[in-house]
Amino acid sequence: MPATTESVRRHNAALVLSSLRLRGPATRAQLAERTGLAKATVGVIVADLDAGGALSEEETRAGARGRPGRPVRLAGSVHLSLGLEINVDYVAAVVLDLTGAVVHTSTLPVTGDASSAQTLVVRLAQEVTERFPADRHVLVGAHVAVPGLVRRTEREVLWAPNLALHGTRRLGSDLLDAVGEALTGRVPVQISNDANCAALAEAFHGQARDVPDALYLTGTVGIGAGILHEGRLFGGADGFAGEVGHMPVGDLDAQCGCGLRGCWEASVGLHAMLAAVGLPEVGTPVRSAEQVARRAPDEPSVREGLELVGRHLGAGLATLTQVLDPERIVLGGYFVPLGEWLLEPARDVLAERLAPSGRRPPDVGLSGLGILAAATGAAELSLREVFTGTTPLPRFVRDSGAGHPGRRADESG
Amino acid sequence: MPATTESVRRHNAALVLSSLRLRGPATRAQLAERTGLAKATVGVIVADLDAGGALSEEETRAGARGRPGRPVRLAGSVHLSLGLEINVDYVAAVVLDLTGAVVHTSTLPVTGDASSAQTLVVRLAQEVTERFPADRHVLVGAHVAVPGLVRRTEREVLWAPNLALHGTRRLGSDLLDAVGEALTGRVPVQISNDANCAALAEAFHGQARDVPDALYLTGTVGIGAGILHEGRLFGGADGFAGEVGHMPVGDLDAQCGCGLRGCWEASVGLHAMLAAVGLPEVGTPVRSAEQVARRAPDEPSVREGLELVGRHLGAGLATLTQVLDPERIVLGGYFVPLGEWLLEPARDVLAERLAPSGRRPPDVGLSGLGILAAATGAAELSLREVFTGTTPLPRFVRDSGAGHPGRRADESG
DNA sequence: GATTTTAGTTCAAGAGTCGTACTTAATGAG
DNA sequence: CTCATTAAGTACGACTCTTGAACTAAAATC
Repeated sequence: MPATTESVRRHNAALVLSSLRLRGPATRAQLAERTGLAKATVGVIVADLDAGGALSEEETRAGARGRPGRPVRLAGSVHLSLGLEINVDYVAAVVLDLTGAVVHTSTLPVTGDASSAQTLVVRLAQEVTERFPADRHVLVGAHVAVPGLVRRTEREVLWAPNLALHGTRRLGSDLLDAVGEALTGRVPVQISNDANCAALAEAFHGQARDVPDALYLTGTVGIGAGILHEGRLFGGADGFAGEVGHMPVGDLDAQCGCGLRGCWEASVGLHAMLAAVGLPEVGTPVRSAEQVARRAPDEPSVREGLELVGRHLGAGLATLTQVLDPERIVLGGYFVPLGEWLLEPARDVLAERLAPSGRRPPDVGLSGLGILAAATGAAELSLREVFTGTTPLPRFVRDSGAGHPGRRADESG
Repeated sequence: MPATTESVRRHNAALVLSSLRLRGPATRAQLAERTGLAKATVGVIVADLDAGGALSEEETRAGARGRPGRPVRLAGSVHLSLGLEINVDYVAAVVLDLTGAVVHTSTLPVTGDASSAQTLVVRLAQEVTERFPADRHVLVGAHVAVPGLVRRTEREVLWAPNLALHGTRRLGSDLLDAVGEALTGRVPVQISNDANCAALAEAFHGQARDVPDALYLTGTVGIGAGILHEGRLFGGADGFAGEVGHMPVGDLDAQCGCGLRGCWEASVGLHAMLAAVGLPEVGTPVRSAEQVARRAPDEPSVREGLELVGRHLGAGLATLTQVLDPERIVLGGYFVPLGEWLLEPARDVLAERLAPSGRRPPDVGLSGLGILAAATGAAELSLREVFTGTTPLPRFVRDSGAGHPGRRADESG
């Protein structure tokens, strides 16, 4: 908690790094301009990061007056961030480099029980260890996304009903220990909520832009929201925040599966949508929605039903926007295949309801990440720590002949 | 944005200050223990703060083995923080000292139009200037709470319909310039949303003390919410979060003053409540509510109207709870005098709507801070900046005979 | 080929924290 | 009463970090 001169360096180095990520390659002079740091300072920081393997220098490009600068860019392929997801029916792994580019993905279906999911996620971690050996790469962090309540220490899972593990209290430690072992202790492993991860991935990986205040809305049978505020999960007092499916919004007479009337879910959940268009459920929510999307061009009644659902969707988004004021809203789940028909009425209602206050409505867009969303967000979490200066970027020292190749640079510990 | 060694000092000094506020007086050795700083560092920081007039040394208390320490405490009465509120029917001022103690309060009713409210709030500021002259006190900050949308820059009011000022775009600058002048430029003045301020006041001085996740709902002509998450204000992307008055909740056909239908405000705002009970507006919102409260015991139709408003209130609280999951909800404004009739139906609906998810409903209670809530929170806002290290604590140099007594210590500029 | 212009580095100064050694002021044992 | 013990607070040198000014480097322009 106390600050030292080293925290200053970490902060300013993070400033340089995130400027490079958000605004692209730049010369030292440009970086000084962008960050507000003195030229001399930028010189030292860049030299430092370069020695650590985080940067690569581009060709010096002349053309203008004066001495041409040597632009530096974030080095891909040296510093990597690992994100894993363990879920009910699949596990996934995503590896990102410092620029946020996806350098590796892998998914496996879970067929057996929940403990086999744990085995599979460990296998994915081993795969990553082998594919990115420590003598050529350095991991900046690893996060595991879990569909359950995660305590702030990020080491303990409180509640994971859908994983149906008996020892949920111990799930955190056991899982993390196993994954950590698979990574041969190269980096500490943390655990996070999957909705938070998905929100993070969608919010600033979809458009490659950093959006600290965003809302991720997933539509399946139920409706759930991941709320990002200043880049962090908004959990509420008990971690139940974002359970927006049962807000009284939309058709207030609609009967909800929970027993109440007027829940938002009863107007925009999968079953409400299918009832509105008069089509049956087939397979997964996304498959059902794809079937509806195929019918929509030819059948006016389907389009009318979707328009109604879209307007109810917009009403709920307006409510959420008034309360949370996000900069961007990303729709996932079954909303994605139906975006063409849902987005316009939803945006109309949203704009309509925000108009009197003169507020700019948030962007509303569709998720493009599919099954990799949570794992991508998990990987992004570790990157964030580097780009915000929470964690120093680990140095990668090229092994100059002697010494163990797999040893991490840790002379500073 | 760049960090320097001075930001380190600011941060660590804030660490010492907030330790003193939150955990009480302490010796330098205890402060070192509490904050994690080195003894030597604490010594320098305490000497610095002491020279600036922020601390006072207590009697050295012996009793244990070893050299006894000299505990220091936050000095009252030197550093002060000013909070002002400008509202439709009243203006208020609160002055807090560094410890958070209230050292001055003042309110005035607004009888004329909105521009006279501005005049009155300036008068309150002048009163404070005279009562706390610059040769004996130093202002750490001043905030004005306004019932309207305030952009994050805290200098611009986007929308303040109920103040009915024509030049709302300029309200921010004009008001702040006038108040700044009344304070003879002793401190920069900032502007904030009134519900946010009231929420902060509840968190430090009222019903939500020690509750990190709470919601404050103020009812006047409009409805506004202040959201506390992990003890901090939740602002949203632009600082507009909590503008819940125009959520589509309650009677969806009700015509709202903003031009839309179905706004929550049109079901539970002051005018909606008065229409529901069939009584006229008299004086201020609180006075109107008091009049209604006097009639309620004898007139069943009034009770019925209040019951309906209470149920609409509960529906909105349910929505907010689903989204935010607060541990406690505090109602202010005109809700306070009518608590006896509104709370029960509101709690009923809230419990009803939360039952299926098995969630424990949040406590719903009434604010006890009354008319001073927002002003108190506004004053608290400036204190927060000091205690978080956002702003350095201004130094107060005792005038040693020569020089202008009213001059601020600004040798560091 | 000299001049101008811009990029990047070197250097000394200034501000911070920290650990160690030292001084100070109390208690307690003999 | 004297002296050891214990803990609080301070002085000081070592170290880290940023910064502005001076300086060097490399291109275009005249």
